[in-house]
Amino acid sequence: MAGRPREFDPERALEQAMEVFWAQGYEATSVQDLLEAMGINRGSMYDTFGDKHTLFVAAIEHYSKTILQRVTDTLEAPGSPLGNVQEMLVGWGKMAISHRTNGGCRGCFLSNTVVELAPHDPAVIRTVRSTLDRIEDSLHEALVRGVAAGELSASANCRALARFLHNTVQGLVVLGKAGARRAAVKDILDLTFMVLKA
Amino acid sequence: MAGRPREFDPERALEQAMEVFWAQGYEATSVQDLLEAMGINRGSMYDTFGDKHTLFVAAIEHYSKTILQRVTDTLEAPGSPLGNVQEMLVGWGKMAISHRTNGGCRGCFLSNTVVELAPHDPAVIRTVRSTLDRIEDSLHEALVRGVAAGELSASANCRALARFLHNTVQGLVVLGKAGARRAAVKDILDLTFMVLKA
DNA sequence: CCATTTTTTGACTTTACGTTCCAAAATATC
DNA sequence: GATATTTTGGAACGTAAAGTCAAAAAATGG
Repeated sequence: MAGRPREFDPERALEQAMEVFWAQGYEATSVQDLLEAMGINRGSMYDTFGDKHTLFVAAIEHYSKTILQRVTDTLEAPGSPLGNVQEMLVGWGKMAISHRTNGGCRGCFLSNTVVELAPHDPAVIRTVRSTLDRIEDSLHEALVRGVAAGELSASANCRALARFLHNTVQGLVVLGKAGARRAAVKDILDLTFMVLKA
Repeated sequence: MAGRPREFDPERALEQAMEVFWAQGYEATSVQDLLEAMGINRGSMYDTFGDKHTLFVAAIEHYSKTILQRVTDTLEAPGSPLGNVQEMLVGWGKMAISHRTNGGCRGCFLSNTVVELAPHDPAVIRTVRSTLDRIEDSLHEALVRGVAAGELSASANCRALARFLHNTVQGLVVLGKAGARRAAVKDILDLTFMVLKA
């Protein structure tokens, strides 16, 4: 004997909530903002997702899953491993300067969260940190494949390179939020790629 | 006929407030937190600094002044321009992993502010952006001096290099907040320096 | 067609925070 | 030493936001 069926798709609602948290951050987002974006009502939100903080965690986990999928899809594509790495960085550069609002962009939900919540939300930060580590690991594996394919010198320090590339990406995201232009992103990526060719 | 003199040093109080905003961010800092750190009481704070937001702007401006001073002091020191650039990056790397709390660090007050307030505080962001631009410009000038001193090829694109180095710095600060270790920072800086030597 | 179960709805409660205000205390000038 | 002026400390206010609840609505099973 089932009751009244849900009128909304929880998956879709979570995605909408994620967009708002991503664009505005945790503190700057009111529950009211979330409800309007999700198109549901207070009660439904609290029944389905617990509370604001739990919803935020769910949103971050959803983002992590999505982004890790895209990273591995790009890096593990057939063809040149090094080409894949470059493609991933270019994609991130585009993301860094897209979705402009007020001169800046929404950046990366993970780094936004690190910066906003690192000092006072250890639980969230553990999740974010683990995702960031896995991104670095994916880069590392791609670089190792690059060595195997002869695209990188056998003496290349793949761990160091992975850290370096990951660092470039995080920088881009912040500068994008600060209003960096496409030409700046191109300069940064071009010089970053020089290290891969050295 | 003057009245009772202030019992606190406004400059010092501003510095204390800056530390708290730096460590915790704008929203996560309550007026109560500020008062305790500044060692003054509500009335004095509102009389002297206006309100929380005005105090924050003053704190950011104070930080900007301090950091720009340090950057130019380092970059314009006598001796090798390129050596100065490297020293500045090393210093920033140290800052990125110091003041550890909850596994992460407090990072750079400017980038923290960009990430937290960019979407909804255009006034603050204008200030921050201008400071970031001036940091990049200082780097640019140092690199131009490096070319003049023959430490860099005459064909080097100094603007692109300045953007690249600035990007590395911003990345370090974010990764530091995410808990990066000293070895990772060293890897990143070593590879960044490779670009200067190319 | 009725009973039961679950969702929806929106108003209500509570709490926390920024800000204002005031009486008392303190000090420099006259 | 009296007075004017400012700081101080804390109480009080208004607001906004998070979270709760009970009644209405809708779908299934008998």
